[in-house]
Amino acid sequence: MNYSKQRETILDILREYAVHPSAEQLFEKVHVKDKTISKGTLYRNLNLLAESGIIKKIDGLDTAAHFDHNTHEHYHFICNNCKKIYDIEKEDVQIPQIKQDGDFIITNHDIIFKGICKDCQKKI
Amino acid sequence: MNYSKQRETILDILREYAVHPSAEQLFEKVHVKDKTISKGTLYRNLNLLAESGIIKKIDGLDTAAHFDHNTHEHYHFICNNCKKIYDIEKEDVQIPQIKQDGDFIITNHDIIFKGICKDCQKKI
DNA sequence: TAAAAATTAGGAATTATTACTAATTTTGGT
DNA sequence: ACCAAAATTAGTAATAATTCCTAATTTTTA
Repeated sequence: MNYSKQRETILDILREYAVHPSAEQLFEKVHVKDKTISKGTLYRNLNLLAESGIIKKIDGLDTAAHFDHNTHEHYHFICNNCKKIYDIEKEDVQIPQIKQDGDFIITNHDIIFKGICKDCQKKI
Repeated sequence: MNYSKQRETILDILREYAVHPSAEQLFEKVHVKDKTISKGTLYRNLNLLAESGIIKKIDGLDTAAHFDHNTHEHYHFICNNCKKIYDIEKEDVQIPQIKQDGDFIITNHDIIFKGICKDCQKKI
C-alpha cells in the first residue's frame, strides 16, 4: 500500500471520532478539510484500511457500514431509540466460547447488543 | 395486522428454508408459487413479520439482510469462503452477560461468528 | 353487504456502495 | 534529481438493496 495524502486525511479524521461514523457521516467531515476527495476514494480507502486491520468495519448496526478506529477487541451497543453506537469493553462481557466440535474454524466474532442507552432511559 | 394471502405465502416459503435467505433469494421461490407478488410486498411483509417477532431479521452477514423463521434464541456462523450461514445453538456458546452498570438496558444481542466451515476446510 | 381500513402491484425514487477511466501522484532504479 | 512503472485519484456511471408512492383491490367491521 503506497502512501497517499487522501488516505492520511481520512484516517486522521476517523481518529477524531469518539463514536463510529458511517462513510456518509465521515464524508461530510472529510469534505470540509479537503473538498477534492471523492466518495470513491473514501470508500476504497476505508475498505483498504479495514482489510489491513488498521481500522474496523462494523456491519449490522443499521443499513450502512460503520467504521471504527479502535481496533482493540471490543463489542458494540446500539440504542434502539437514538441509534447511537457505544463501545462495550471486552472485559465487561463473558467472552463467548464455542464448544469445539471440529465443524468450524472460528477466526473472529462480533457481538452487537441492542437496547436503550442511559440518556434515552431518562427521556422515555 | 390483517390477514393477507401474500403474507401467508411468504411465511410458508420462508419456513421451508433450512438456511436463511436474503429477500432476493426468497423472492425467486415466492415468484414461482405466485407470480403476482411484488418485491414491495415481500419487503414490507418481511419487515412486518420481523417487527412482530414472528421471524428474525439478520444483518451483518453480507450486503443484504437475511431472514430466519427460527425464532428460538440462537446465533450464526458465516463461512468466509462459501458464505453459507449456519446456526449455532445457544447451548454451544457461553452466553455473553454484560456487567450490569446501569448505563444500558439490554433487550437483546446478536453474535455472528466468522471463519471456515467443515466443507471448506477440506477444499482449501 | 356497504363503508372504512388495510394491503396490494408495479414502478419510481433513494441509499449505500462499487466499477470504470483518464489523469495525477508515488515509488524505485539509475 | 529524472524518468518509467505502478499505484492512486476524481468524477461519474452503474449496481444492489430497499423504501416510497398511488390507485386498485382485499379484508374487516358492524
